[in-house]
Amino acid sequence: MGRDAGGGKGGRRADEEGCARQILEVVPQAMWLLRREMRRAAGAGLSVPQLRVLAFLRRSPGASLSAVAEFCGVADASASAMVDRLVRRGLAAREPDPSERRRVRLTLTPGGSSLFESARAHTGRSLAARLRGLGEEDLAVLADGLAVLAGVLSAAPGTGSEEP
Amino acid sequence: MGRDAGGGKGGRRADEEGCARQILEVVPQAMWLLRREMRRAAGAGLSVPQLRVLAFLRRSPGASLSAVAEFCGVADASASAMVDRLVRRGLAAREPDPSERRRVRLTLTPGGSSLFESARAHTGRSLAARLRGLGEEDLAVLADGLAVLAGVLSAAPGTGSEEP
DNA sequence: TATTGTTATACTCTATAACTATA
DNA sequence: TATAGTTATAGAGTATAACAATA
Repeated sequence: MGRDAGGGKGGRRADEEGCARQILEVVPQAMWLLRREMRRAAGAGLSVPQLRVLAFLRRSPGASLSAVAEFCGVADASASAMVDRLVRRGLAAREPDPSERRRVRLTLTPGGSSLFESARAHTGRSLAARLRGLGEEDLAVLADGLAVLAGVLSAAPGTGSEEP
Repeated sequence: MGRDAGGGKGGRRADEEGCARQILEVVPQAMWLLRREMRRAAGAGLSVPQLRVLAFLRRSPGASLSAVAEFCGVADASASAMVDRLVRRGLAAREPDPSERRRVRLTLTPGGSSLFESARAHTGRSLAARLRGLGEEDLAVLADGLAVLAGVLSAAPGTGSEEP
């Protein structure tokens, strides 16, 4: 019974325009919360993009720079700069790939790995604390909504206004 | 087929931890989409924070700098810099409040107003286009989920780990 | 003195363009 | 030549700290 199209919770039928407006309003706000929590996280001093890079490297050790760039959706040069900061901080390691010497193999250092774990745990905990006020019901609604959003994001990059 | 719309709504019971993880994963991705769309928006060349400031000033003409800072969740100095860029671009106007000369009254210029309109329209349209693939059902799920998220964001700033 | 804003400084994120070193 | 990364440069966002002007 959560919300169910046309009945509860939402009340009015949702339209694309309205959803778009909601996204435009809610997402930046959520982002700011994340950023703030991350900054506070156990003195980690990690930015959201940095956390994402670390997460990616943990999941894909030995990834190339362009893989990072693609995952992050940024230009190679931007990714290079981000990785460089992580390397300088001793959180990531960068070494040439022996079989393809143009490539670099990126990995987390032990320090990077543990910082990532604790930063994510902290952020997760403080988000979870905020969510604690929600009932079982609303929590499910939120989870389902986020799942739909995730689906939209990974779907065809430009079903809409694409000018090639 | 985002998630399973059939039957259990979410299937598994949602827990705070899981939702937190979802937020941490989905929100930055959504943010990057917004940013990209905004950058493309009709040559507007507006950033997401800039759009938010413009939106705020349209809704609250004559607002003070600290009001902008609070709305954006940034330090006064940061807001001052943002506003300054908008003023230099001729999108916003800044004049001292006659009755309280420490304060500034911020407003949109006609140019800022119309740029805001068109940028938001463009971004809204391209988001809506992406959403077009969703069924009535998923759209409602998304809308409700976003509404819950918005509630969480505006709720008690720190039900969790708050160190004043 | 307390409040409102600005300046100064420093970092991160990001883009584009030009360059290096492979292949 | 084409590909993988880096460097150079520029501008936005953000924070903190120091300052100015007004109350």
